[in-house]
Amino acid sequence: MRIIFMGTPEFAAPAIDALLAAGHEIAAVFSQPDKPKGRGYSMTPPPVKVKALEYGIPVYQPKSMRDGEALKIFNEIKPDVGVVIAYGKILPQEILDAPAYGCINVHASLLPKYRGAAPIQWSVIDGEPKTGVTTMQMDAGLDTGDMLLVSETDIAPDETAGELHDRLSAMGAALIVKTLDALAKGGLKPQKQDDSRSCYAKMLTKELCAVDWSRSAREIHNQIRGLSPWPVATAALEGKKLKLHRSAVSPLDCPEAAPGEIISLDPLTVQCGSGAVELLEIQAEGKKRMLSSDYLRGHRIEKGMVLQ
RNA sequence: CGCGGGAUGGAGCAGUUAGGUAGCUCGUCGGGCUCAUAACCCGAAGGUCGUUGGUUCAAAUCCAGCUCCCGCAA
Repeated sequence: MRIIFMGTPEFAAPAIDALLAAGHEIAAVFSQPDKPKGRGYSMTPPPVKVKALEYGIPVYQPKSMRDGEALKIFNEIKPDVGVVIAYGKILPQEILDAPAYGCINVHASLLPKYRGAAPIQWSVIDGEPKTGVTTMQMDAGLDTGDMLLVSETDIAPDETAGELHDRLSAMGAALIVKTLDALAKGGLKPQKQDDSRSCYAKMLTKELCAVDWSRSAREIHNQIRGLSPWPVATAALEGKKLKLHRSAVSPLDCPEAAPGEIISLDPLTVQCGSGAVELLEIQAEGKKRMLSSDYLRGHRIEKGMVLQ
């Protein structure tokens, strides 16, 4: 099929490889404008743009899809279908209707659950046992279109959002290819979403990062793995900020210890409101992430110290 | 030129403010103790202190340039 691809972050990039490998034609790519990022605020192109340019596909980065310019491009290219994966912009109806088969979205959750911006992370933070990717026929709402195909997977108990992201990204790439094949053959049965079972996955913010040690070990563990590798759960020790990259629920539990108190150094274990978590990989300010056992070698940390 | 921290044996750190024998906690190797051990004791190897240049009798330490890493902010 002749495709216009709309996407921005790393999550969407593998789909370009998969679609081309399956013999589809990507006539144009829409991506968010380059943004100043990182130290020095150097202008950084989004990953989807980088991938598209590797294949020599023309890339458009309009500020808005509503000013008529985008529609003009669609009308010139006359795509069979629009494929949207984490583009980050709301598409107006005129764009949704422009391709012959409309626009199809790949969403990283089992819809109708976890509509919105950060479905992968919230699935992990909420401790969901399974998730998946869903393709849908886009409509004007936010992730409310009729579902086409679904691909499910279990979330491992210690899996981080980053690891799950990579798996779902690959699954999404495979699923969009499958969806387009079925679409071409006319074998798809769109299913309405059950809005009563829907929930939204809000954008992640730094406010979610600070660990509240009075919560349960399971909740804190889920928070840590759900926020890894970004924006990363944090705690403070001796007035210095620590990032918490990887954890595990500990078999230990010292109810007499205060929440946040270090109750073991091997492995580094912190008491929570109920239960305790092992902090396996941490990162101090100005340092790289490292195993907590490495961190302990160079810092005088003792049992009884309390994390805030 | 957005702001800031950092680079020291295999790992993590101290030492840099007031230049003058390379230190700590581990790891590794050898030996000992032990029924045994990730425990304990003794010993050893391993570093041109990120890189280039400057100041100096003398630079990990002071000065300048460069490379790489990280935090904030987006």
